[in-house]
Amino acid sequence: MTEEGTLPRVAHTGVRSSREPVGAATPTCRLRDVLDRVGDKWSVLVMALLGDGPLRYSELQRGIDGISQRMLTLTLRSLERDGLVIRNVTPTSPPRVDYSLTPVGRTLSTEVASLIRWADAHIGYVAESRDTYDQRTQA
Amino acid sequence: MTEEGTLPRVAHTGVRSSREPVGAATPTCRLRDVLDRVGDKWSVLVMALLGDGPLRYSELQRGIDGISQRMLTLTLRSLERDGLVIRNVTPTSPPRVDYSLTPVGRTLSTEVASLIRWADAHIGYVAESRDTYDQRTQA
DNA sequence: CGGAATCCTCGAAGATACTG
DNA sequence: CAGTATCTTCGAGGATTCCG
Repeated sequence: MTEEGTLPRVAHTGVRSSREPVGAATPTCRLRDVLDRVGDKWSVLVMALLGDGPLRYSELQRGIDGISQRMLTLTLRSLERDGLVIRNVTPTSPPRVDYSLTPVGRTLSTEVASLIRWADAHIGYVAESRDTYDQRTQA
Repeated sequence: MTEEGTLPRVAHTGVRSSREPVGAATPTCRLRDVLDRVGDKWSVLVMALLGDGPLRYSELQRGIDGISQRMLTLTLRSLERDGLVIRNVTPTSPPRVDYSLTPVGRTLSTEVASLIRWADAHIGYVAESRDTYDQRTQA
């Protein structure tokens, strides 16, 4: 339903059958685009926050340390464009805008949460690794 | 063992107890650093490829479409620095260098594989969403 | 083969100011 | 409150060259 018989030439979990380049610039292989979105610093944080329920624009801004209005808006727009986030305007005065996840967005926020849990669990290991690496190489 | 009683102020899967900023620039909160690495375009692809087993430098270069020597080297260095990838030099002539995952690296590559599977599964949905969004807004 | 070093560009992203 | 618009910087990353 998504695309017709274009099997994505991408590394999947197990043994890769072919040795074609990952993320080759074939017309149908937009996988890099999607991964870039997922990998985006702000997107990840927004998805994580919205995973706990809808939030207003200002709540997101306060919830994400160091994000500028511009970047928050851009991030929300592209997430909305990708069908991951819904923008809900309540035309009061002043207007109230809530952001929530779409069903597909929720599945992504699950992945993101898993990723954050990984990072959380291995923060110490990574820090130690960096220290020992730096000490070895600075010599 | 990692750090003493510094509970990471990060969004976890379920309900967040506090409303502190995600990724606040506290000294101990290096989570953003780790997430940035995870989110890095090239790192993700390298981890995905190495998830299927060790590869040589040139194999990685051929395996990742569009990566420059510089970026491949930088990516591998920082992954090595983070304790996720091991660099193995066989001092033949010409030298042979293999890269493989550390145990912790393998756990990350699992996460990455999951992410790629997500992207793969929803590539079509995202593409459609973008199309309809663009049509609505271009008016 | 597997890099390191250098130069340079170009676009992501911050700062600022204004608005419905 | 929830943005948009504009200007500007700054550093990630590509291209190129050289090396053990």
